[in-house]
Amino acid sequence: MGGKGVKKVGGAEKSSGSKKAAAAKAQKPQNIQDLARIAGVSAATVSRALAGTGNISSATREKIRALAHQYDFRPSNTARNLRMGRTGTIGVVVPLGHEKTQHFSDPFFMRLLALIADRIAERGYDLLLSKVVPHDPEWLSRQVDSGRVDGMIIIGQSNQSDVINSVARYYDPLVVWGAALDEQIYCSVGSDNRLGGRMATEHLLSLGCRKLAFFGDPSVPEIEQRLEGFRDALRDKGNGAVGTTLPVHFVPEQALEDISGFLDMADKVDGIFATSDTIAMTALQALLDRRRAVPKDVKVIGFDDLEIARRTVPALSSIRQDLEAGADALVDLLFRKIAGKSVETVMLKPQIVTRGSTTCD
Amino acid sequence: MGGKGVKKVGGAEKSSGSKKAAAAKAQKPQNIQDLARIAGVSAATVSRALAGTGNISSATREKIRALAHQYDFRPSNTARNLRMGRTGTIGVVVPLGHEKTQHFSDPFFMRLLALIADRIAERGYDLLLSKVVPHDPEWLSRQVDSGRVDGMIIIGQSNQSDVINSVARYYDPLVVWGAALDEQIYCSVGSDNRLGGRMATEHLLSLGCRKLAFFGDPSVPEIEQRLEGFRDALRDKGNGAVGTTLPVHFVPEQALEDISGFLDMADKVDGIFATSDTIAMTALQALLDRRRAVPKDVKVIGFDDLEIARRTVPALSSIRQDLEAGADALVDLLFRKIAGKSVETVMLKPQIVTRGSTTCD
DNA sequence: AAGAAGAGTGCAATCGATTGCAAAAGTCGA
DNA sequence: TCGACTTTTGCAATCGATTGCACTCTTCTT
Repeated sequence: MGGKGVKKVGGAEKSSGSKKAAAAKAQKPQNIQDLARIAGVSAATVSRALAGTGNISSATREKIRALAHQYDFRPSNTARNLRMGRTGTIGVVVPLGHEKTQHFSDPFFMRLLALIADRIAERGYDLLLSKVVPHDPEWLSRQVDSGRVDGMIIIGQSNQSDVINSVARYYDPLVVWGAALDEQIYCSVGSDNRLGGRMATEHLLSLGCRKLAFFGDPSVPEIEQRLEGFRDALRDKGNGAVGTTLPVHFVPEQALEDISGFLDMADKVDGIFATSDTIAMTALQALLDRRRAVPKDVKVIGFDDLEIARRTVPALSSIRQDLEAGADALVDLLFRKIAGKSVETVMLKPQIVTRGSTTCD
Repeated sequence: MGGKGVKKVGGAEKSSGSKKAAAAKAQKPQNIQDLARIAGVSAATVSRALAGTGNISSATREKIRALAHQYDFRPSNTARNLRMGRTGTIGVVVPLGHEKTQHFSDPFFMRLLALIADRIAERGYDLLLSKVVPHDPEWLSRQVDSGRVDGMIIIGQSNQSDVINSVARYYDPLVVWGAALDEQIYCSVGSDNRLGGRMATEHLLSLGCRKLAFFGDPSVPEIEQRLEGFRDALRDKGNGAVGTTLPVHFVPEQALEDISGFLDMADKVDGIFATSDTIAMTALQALLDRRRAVPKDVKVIGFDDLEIARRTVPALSSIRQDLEAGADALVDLLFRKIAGKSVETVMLKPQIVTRGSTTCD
């Protein structure tokens, strides 16, 4: 089982049978049959002892487990998967935006992917990554119909909730990282974006900002919800403060142009709610270029609370998405679905983290 | 094959044989035997036609492939792996530093992990992630001896090259991301760190810097090589310029303290070579806090050229490590090893990317 | 003491793809 | 047309773990 291709042949196998039996006595058991011979029981009993299934006496079980430990024997996961009708693999699909490579370097998604991979591995499952450009409506059904995975996690729904719905109608073990949407029939895990938007905006208002800018693309569902929270806070706590929205491209150079152009015209803006930490960093760049002091002249708050938010100048205030809890929930929910249990969409509570970009250090 | 556990029983299977044969005529074939029945050939012929192996007439092959396409049939990857004596899985091990969680959020490693996952999936393999704290010398042998993977990629060797060597002596399909070291017997892929260190330092010298600081921990092999390059450049191109080394902690808050304390004492420093972009960002923070203008008073260059290096204020000059080429090489080399071929360590050529942190925009 | 119920174990079939080797079919040359 | 050679195909064993069901042994109840 070392990926050496097929080395055993029918005829050779037969003629070397006695040699194999003798070898098994001196060497590490290669399969359950070998260990069963050493233990003086059947392979079925070894299987049961190691898997903890069925009726088996505790004396027999301990004896077999001790032998397995002594020989450092581990049953074949591949054989187990085949017998139990599963693949032992979880698919993770990352739908990319139209510019194929950009989304894939997003630090937020990179981190979420790593956390998911960690948790899947802890459950003894492998991960199969698929990066897809959602050009045709079959991008998801192609993945789930492959029979290659026992379940699927989608990182980001973009504008594809209809496609995801159509697959969720016949494929149950599917969970999505992203906002909870009205028409979705699939299960999702994501932050309460509306609340996060409200919190960010209230923070700026409470610090005296009167002219607020919202930086982000509302055609993305999560950003749309953050915009709703932005509007909620302006309406309820604004006291005459005004807000405006700037769609910002996710390519850094284009984002810098978008934001620079805006700041050249809106020189009175005193508060910026950037809907990701990366957009916030670009805003800091454009502000410094224009000699706008942060937080003195303009306060900036991001969203995500990435690791790098602490390392900017000034350090970013941000709405924190608890990615660890998110990854926990995604994987828990998925495995409950795989086990045939019922699950519910999870909405994570965002937290505000204040740093130097909105408050003086 | 939906992870529903075992639903077929010996007796029931026999009695429903005729029902299954009839159903196979109207429904999607569930295995090669079903498709063989439809095609009027044996399962062996179907297997050969779909796998492209053995002698098979082109007419028969095309016929079978057309049927497989028509029914959207895909052979069981699990069964194939079992028969071919492989797992279809590649292990990726991330040895963590002593503070367990920090290394795992490093944007550099997150990105490399994602790129590797992508390339492994493109080759039809699954990925099994292992995050390990190298407390005992068995951390790696435990992974490779598990029989759970067909090969292993280690992301980062830290001070563990002896452990890796001891495993590489008996386990061939193993490649490492990291510096090429003198005593290593394993195969590695990494940048020419010494050259990168030289390039960064020469850049600072060419811009007139006379008092240079090196920020990084030389007990890490890669950083040590960058330090050698730093010294090379000072010796060869220094013309009396002087350099000093500051070990910098990888926890952001501690790093900020390390760097701040240094800058408070070394107020004449005019060039900083930070051995990662994240350390460089922390240096920018500390410099701004002290009203040191970048690049006017102090020039700063990082290492890695992460995505976020473009979004800092000012944008970071950096030594670029081509992560895409690195991931390509790691995966290529590993699969060559799995196939029993000979391979050689790969050293990537770094490139310098100059931005606002060393040059005026 | 006898019968019933429960605990524990082993046999053989199963999961689904692959392939060595023998048999069948096809091709070519005398 | 026949024989030699090559190509193609099918059979059955294999990979290694799991488990339904029958059997044996042990324990409990009447």
